[in-house]
Amino acid sequence: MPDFTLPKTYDFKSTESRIYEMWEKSGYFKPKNDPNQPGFDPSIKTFVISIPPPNVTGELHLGHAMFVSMEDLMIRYHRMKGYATLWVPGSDHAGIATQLQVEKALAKEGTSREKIGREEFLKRTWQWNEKYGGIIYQQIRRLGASCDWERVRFTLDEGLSKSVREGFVRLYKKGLIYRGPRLINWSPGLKTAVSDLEVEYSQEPGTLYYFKYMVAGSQDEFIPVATTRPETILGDTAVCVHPEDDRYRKYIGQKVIVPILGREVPVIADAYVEREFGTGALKITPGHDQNDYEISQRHKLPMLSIMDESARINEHGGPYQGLDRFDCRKKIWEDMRSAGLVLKEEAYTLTVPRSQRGGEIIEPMISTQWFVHIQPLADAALEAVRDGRITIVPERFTKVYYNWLENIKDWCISRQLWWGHRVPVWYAPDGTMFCAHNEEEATQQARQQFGTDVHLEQDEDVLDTWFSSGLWPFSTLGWPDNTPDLGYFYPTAMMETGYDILFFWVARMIMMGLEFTGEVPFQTVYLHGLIRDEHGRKMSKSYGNVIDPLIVMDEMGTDALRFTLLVGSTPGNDMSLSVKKVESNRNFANKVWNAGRYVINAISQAPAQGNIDWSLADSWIWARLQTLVRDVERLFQNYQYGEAGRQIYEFFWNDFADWYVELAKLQLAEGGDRAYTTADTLIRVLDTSLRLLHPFTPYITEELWGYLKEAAPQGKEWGPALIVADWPMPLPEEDWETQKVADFSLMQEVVRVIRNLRAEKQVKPGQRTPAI
RNA sequence: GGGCGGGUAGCUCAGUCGGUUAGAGCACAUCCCUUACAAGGAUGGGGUCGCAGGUUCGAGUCCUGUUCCGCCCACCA
Repeated sequence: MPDFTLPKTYDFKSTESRIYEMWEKSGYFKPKNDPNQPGFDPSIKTFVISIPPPNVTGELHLGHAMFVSMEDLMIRYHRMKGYATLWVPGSDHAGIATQLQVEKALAKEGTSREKIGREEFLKRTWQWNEKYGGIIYQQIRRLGASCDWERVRFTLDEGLSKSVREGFVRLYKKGLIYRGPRLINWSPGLKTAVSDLEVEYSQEPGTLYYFKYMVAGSQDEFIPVATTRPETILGDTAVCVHPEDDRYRKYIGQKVIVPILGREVPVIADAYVEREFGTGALKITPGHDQNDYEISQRHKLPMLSIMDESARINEHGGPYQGLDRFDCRKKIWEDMRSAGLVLKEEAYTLTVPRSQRGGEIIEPMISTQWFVHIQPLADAALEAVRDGRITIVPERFTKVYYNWLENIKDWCISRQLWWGHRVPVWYAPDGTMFCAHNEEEATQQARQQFGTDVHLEQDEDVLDTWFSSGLWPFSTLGWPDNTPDLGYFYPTAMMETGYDILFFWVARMIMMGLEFTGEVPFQTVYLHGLIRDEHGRKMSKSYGNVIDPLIVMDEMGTDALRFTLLVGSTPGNDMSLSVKKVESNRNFANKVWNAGRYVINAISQAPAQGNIDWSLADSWIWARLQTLVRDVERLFQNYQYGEAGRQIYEFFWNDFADWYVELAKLQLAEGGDRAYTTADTLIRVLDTSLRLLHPFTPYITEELWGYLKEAAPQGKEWGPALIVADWPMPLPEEDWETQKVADFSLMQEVVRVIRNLRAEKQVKPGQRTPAI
């Protein structure tokens, strides 16, 4: 006779690692139907998720905990429903983030990447990777993630690098990639280009400076101009007024004199100018302002760059050469004041472009970069959502997606970093470009043109990290090779991620998926919200309100954390999280444990044989359970995972533990068929509840289920583990259910009234027994 | 400037078919350490669902307007 006296409190610490190991060793994380194995059945339906790859050297935070919990829930649900489920894990090389970390470490040693050189730097970064790269995987495991660890991928792996080169070459050959000088966002600190998405605009107090643009050939005539950035005067190529502005119309076509430098530039007319703003006259700095750049293009004005890659004034800045842009701002304004060109200053709120990473002020600059001609890709990506091949949940983000793609600009994909996929283009000495999968291929091409002695140099730039992330759903399955995995598991089913990377990542995967595979990369996009603190504030280190999921798991268990994240959120909406919430769900886990403990112990002592004879309580709990199964199924179908979890919680605690288990004690005491039926009902209800709960709280349910199956009478086929047990099948509602629920509710009402009276009259327990 | 989300109990939030008396957790009050669970049990207090209209037999839920908060996008120097 086995011992079913379980500990009084659920000991998650010893349970979690043991259970996880059991799952992994038993191969439950691998798809049950594998195209690389004998006996493969292509007719079995798949459910595949590619994990949003965390930064390889990252540390687990609540955002990770959120998506891991959510995706594991989806995977476990589908696994139990019989799908061939595959969850592909992996990590991202995270170009800028990782490079910065290594550079920081180098700085501590008193050296720098420039000093040690590219090759040595990459070596160091790979070492860094080895050292810290595995940590995030261990942390994801702790969350209970049932991904197939034998299929783990890294964006800089040989396989994925091959995908990246293939993708680049294809786009290049199709004419969708080009290189050229354009006005881009430049990060002077990192000395690299960044994409539009990597720039954030913040409102900051500043000054609007009014000054005189003297008209050439005149002593005292001037056009008053206002600017927020006086240092850019050095790069002015025109002054622009509205074509119908009577104040300035007479100057159109004339020349004005650039302050300090004395260059002559034209006065041009463009309807872009707002007559009411400032002075109604706009200075044009095409080299350092997006709008001015566009106006210059329209008017065929020359480009003029006045800053170097550190945003210091260059040789075009005359006396200011070598000054930092902000020092120059002060200096030139002082000089202009001395020269009598200053009109006035006004307090003004600036819109300052700042780097999403690090927060330094971004400088728009003319620079030669690689771009993806994005319009054709965007059109296809729009169509895939419009015609329903891809569904976005919640639906409202569809509009956000359309709006972005409809106004998209070409994507700057080159970065002046070292850590990443190097642009697969080689140059002949005369600058001729050869785009190829590798140097050998490029050399072969070059030889046809330049003979055998040709020496090629590879482009120095690496690709935006999001370029490789954009290939993720299919590169991880083997693309461009036509692997069995790609054939069977692609397109994937679900892309689950935060709404904050809808543009960065989701849209790009859709564009590249359609372009390269001709198919959508996934059928559904599920966007979860961001996690905030208990007062709805962003979690940040400077606020000191960051909750560390690892500590929470240590103190209250993984199941409690998972349940909190899953049940506390609704699709697309931010959630606030507090330790108190996790505590209350830890309490729920303990409730499940103790109810399970009672049932397991009780059934091991109840009659193992008898006839079924349902009491009102038996019928009622069964009817309630069936309703629950139906509701959970409906809610899951609609991605209402949180609501489903709440309903299971309420059923388990209120209906099952508080009412049915209490009545079951009386029924078990009766013995005979009543006791047999009660035990049978206890087993069925607990079994089904554990199954429903398993995607939310996998550890405790697996542990209890193991005991339950041992304690239950022989005869039922249980299967090896809950993780691969069948999902409860919703049954159609039967006529008797409503009546039994109503009858039982009446009884509950009567009991409550009596208890209420006893409490109000302060009747001590056992003091009086009411006659009913 | 455009778009989106939110405003429901003291706090954090559910409420996705328009339908009994609007729910949960935490907090609060009273009683109870009854052999599943004190991380618990029982009972209770607490809401004009932001505001104003409208549709409807019936509105937290649908429509119009309005206000406050938050977010996203955008070229006003």
